[in-house]
Amino acid sequence: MFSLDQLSAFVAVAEELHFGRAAERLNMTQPPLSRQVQKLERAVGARLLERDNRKVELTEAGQAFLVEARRLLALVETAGDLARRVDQGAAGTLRLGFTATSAIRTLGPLLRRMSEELPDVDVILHERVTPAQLDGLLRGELDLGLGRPPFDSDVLDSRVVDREPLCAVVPGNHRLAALGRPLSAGDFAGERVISYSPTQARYFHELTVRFLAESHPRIEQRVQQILTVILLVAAGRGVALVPASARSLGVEGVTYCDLEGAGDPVELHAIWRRDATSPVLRRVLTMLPEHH
Amino acid sequence: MFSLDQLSAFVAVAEELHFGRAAERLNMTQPPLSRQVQKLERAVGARLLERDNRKVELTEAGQAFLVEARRLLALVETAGDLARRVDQGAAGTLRLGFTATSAIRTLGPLLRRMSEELPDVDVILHERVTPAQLDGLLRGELDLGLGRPPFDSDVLDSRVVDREPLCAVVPGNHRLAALGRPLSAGDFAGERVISYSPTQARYFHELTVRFLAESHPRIEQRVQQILTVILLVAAGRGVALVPASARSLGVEGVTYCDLEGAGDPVELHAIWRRDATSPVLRRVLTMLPEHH
DNA sequence: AGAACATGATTCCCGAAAGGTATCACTCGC
DNA sequence: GCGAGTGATACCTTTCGGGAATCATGTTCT
Repeated sequence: MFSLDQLSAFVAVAEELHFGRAAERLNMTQPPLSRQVQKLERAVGARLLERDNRKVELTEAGQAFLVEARRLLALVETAGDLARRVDQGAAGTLRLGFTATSAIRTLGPLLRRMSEELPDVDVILHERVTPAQLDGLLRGELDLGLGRPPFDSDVLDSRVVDREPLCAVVPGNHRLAALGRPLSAGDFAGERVISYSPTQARYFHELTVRFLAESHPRIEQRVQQILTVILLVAAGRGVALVPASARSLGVEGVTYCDLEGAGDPVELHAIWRRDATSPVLRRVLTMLPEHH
Repeated sequence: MFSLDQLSAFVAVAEELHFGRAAERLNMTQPPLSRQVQKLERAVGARLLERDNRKVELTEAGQAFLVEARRLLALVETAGDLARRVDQGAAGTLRLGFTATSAIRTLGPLLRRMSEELPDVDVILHERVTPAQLDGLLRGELDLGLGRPPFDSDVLDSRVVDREPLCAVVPGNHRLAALGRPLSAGDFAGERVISYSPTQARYFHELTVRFLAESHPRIEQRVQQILTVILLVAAGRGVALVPASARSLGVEGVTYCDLEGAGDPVELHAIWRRDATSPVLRRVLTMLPEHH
């Protein structure tokens, strides 16, 4: 088999049609260049250059081989580049899980920035509730998730990427909507409260229960999606607690009220396998906002 | 820059995921294989294989690079093959000139045989009268011609590839058509004879003149193409001499008559530049019929 | 025609690089 | 905890590639 150096030598001679000049271009002397071309011809099994004491020209086999040789050398360049870029996370694939509400403040800006800074990274999006994301991460179906606590921190690593206050959402004509002041837990006494699934939306379930602990509200529903909660509120089925960014979902017929003391902030975490090796993942992690 | 050996080494390790087995497959020992992979990684500038004392696996960069490496090695094979096949005349292009009548007995079988034995040779056909073929050969526009003598044998080489008798063609209702015996030169006394251009169809012109020398016929036309001659005969404009194979042109309303002694045979020559180097040409020359 | 020049091939030498053997460092399974 | 297995390292030998000088041959200028 021939070597890449021999290919470069051949291409140089084929382009210069002169061993001396080709050797100069390759920063070497003429004798070893002649030998390399001879070796290449023996390896290929065909005469590529017709040469005598006064002229050098390509044979037909040489013309055909020159095309292939150039293609090969070009591929050598691109292969190295590609590997380097994948290694640095500038090319490749990121399988990204996210919850519906994480998209509002975090996913959009992230995707926008990635398409600018990492245009050769393919992002495959999976909208899933947090437990499904964790499952996907453990199974190796996802590289990165945007979800809510809690999760197993032995296998998974995480970072807070967004933190926002909790707020209340009530029907537009509800008495609480007219108060015009931050609501306290006591304001919810006797209200029907729409809350979250303790398994599929455990984080919001616990935030809700914790905030309203001493006011003994009537928990009426147990849904997974924040948007569903707000739609139920709009339908007059009760009131609920949601993250402040839910305002921008633009549901008609509801009013959002601040909470007194605001309770615990709502946290969004980026989550990934602690043993993950994906260069794209590492690169993307540097692009996520820092909190704490 | 990396070497092709390093690529083969990497591919072997990537496929075996085991340095020892990969080394065995490459007919070498493990230590130099490890070094080659290390060198490759340094040359590429990215870690391609994640390895420790008990497992070897591809990094993401390694996965991307493996694809390119396989493509490269495949191209190495095909590049060599291609050059070899071009060198042996099994691939490439043949620019072939021919005269209209040479197609009848020679061109067809040649093309059929080439498409069977040299399927990767592209044949570019140029129908030209002999002088135009000679011009094309000298200008380097043609690789091979099928034409009639004479031609400059200093620059051009040639071989007889077909030889056939001359015959007469007369209108179907002509008195000569009814004789039912081979015609002699004397039979043409007083006939209007359609003949050929002394420059563009010099060979047939001279054959005609030579055969009819002592019978003093009336030479009426001077055309280039044999088919034109026969059509003029069919139109009753005279009689003519044509190669025997012209019978298979299938022109209606004419009769073909053998000639006494048949005169000189009509020769068809394959003609090429004496200094031609085309491997396809040499290969094709071996496929042409031998005469003489 | 002869000398000077140009050009690719050949020869010989040296240093760099590749492969082999022996060994090390580390992990895992019993 | 020890032996088996695996990749890395050290060291040696061989091979291969590059450089200087020279050769062989054909061209050009006088």
